Amino acid sequence: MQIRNNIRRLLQYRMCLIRFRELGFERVYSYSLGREAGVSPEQIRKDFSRFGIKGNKRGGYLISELLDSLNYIFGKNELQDVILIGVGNIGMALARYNCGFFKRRKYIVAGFDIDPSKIRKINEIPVLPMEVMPRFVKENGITVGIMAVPAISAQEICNMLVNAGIKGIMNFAPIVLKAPREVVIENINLCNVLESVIYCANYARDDLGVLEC
Amino acid sequence: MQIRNNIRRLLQYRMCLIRFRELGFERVYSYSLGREAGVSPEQIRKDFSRFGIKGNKRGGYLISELLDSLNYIFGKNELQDVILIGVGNIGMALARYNCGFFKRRKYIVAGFDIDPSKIRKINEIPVLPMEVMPRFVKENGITVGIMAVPAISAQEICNMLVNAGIKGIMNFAPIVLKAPREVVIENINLCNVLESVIYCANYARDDLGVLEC
DNA sequence: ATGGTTATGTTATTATTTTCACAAAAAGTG
DNA sequence: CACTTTTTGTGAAAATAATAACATAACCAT
Ligand SMILES: NC(=O)c1ccc[n+]([C@@H]2O[C@H](COP(=O)([O-])OP(=O)(O)OC[C@H]3O[C@@H](n4cnc5c(N)ncnc54)[C@H](O)[C@@H]3O)[C@@H](O)[C@H]2O)c1
Ligand SMILES: NC(=O)c1ccc[n+]([C@@H]2O[C@H](COP(=O)([O-])OP(=O)(O)OC[C@H]3O[C@@H](n4cnc5c(N)ncnc54)[C@H](O)[C@@H]3O)[C@@H](O)[C@H]2O)c1
Repeated sequence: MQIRNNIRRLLQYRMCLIRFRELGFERVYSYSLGREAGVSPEQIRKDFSRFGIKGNKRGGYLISELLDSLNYIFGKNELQDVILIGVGNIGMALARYNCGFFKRRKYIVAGFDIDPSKIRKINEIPVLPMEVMPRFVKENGITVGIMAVPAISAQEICNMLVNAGIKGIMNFAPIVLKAPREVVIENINLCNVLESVIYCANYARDDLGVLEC
Repeated sequence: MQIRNNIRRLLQYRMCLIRFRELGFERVYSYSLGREAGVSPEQIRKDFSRFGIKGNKRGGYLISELLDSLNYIFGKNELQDVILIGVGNIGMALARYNCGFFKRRKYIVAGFDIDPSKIRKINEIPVLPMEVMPRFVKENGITVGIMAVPAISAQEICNMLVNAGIKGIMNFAPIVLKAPREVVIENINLCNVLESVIYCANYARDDLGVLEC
């Protein structure tokens, strides 16, 4: 679990670097990247060091080299196929964003839903009935799925995905999914995130000993 | 920043407790709640202890009492109004989910967009032109906003929000927003989350010294 | 060249978070 | 009522993570 923050930060750095490159910069320094990414310069150097990424003493980092290194780490050269289960509000938003994912070399290749009215193409993505999901996963060697289904069905679908051979799940249902240790699960609970922001913004009362977030 | 995980976990616990209550349970124990929330029992007791929440030695925790305590902490009795800026793919998904937020006593009272075609009611929520946003915020004492706008406009809108008096922002644009320290910002970068899941699932190669996530 | 300057890379230090361990309270039992 | 069992609450210990410190390499100006 420890390495997860590290990776999240590296991805953040990459995002910033892409923006820097678009703005025409060639080099960054740990402090300039840090300012952009909201991270201390030392932290950045530490993160790079951990993944064996080297810069030039005195010269900072060459953005293009840095991006190459990061892309190598994140296997950015191959296109990464993922599937989407549940094409409702959130699922639809993600499907419609597919060209955004594609720019990052991620691609939703298929959606799945139990609602027959959803079985149609959405933004070029075929939405298929749930029954064919396991076969689709196996035949196409899919390893990662995005779940945007109601909480009540979430664990069941998680089990289906795991049985089909999925290795990573990004889950929007407000429930902590249980799966074998080797399956990576990221639970994104938007209500909780919103609520924690509201709490920190409004209710961080002194009498709870909470001074800042 | 330290307290943030704490709060996130408390919200997770509350979610689990609500489910337990719906299933007809009266009591939980740190280990049963822990199993459900994917957290160690000690961690749960520590979290409760930090917020002065007490259970019954030998008797665990009464779910109703626990929920009362948590609701008190999170100011759950009042309805919390938030606004939404950018009613595109993600913004629309959130707006359509408003009754889900309402169950948690959160409510999107208005949306704002620059696109004139978006200026209409969506799921009962009035979508208004950007120009009226600052006044709306001030007149209605709004403290928290959700941003679902393109990255290019995000910082500018963040500044507008902060100037209007917003104290907390939940941001979906893939950029690290900069704001005064006292403003709470939560950047939700869905691409990065997906990418980190993919990385951990597929690419945690031994030669990087990464064995598990 | 050479000396000064600057930004990295890494080690040491400090802070934070999690886990462990166990005393103490409550509840049940004979 | 003593004795056992169970589960909390918390201080101590261990593990992690973040920050600081600084030696070192590269560059620049003279
Ligand atoms: N939309 C939001 O803004 C939002 C916010 C917070 C949390 N969530 C959570 O995200 C999840 C999805 O939310 P949503 O608003 O998109 O819901 P939704 O009801 O709009 O969509 C759910 C989709 O899943 C499909 N589905 C239901 N059961 C299924 C099954 N067994 N197999 C396959 N497909 C199935 C439905 O047909 C529907 O298309 C929910 O768990 C919700 O609680 C959503
Ligand atoms: N949709 C996704 O699944 C997804 C995934 C990852 C990241 N994101 C990020 O979330 C953000 C929103 O994504 P989306 O897919 O909903 O985008 P979108 O283009 O569908 O919606 C953006 C909305 O913001 C409005 N807008 C643009 N500029 C504005 C301004 N200056 N003031 C007010 N409103 C303005 C647009 O009119 C539009 O309605 C983007 O930054 C995107 O990168 C989205």
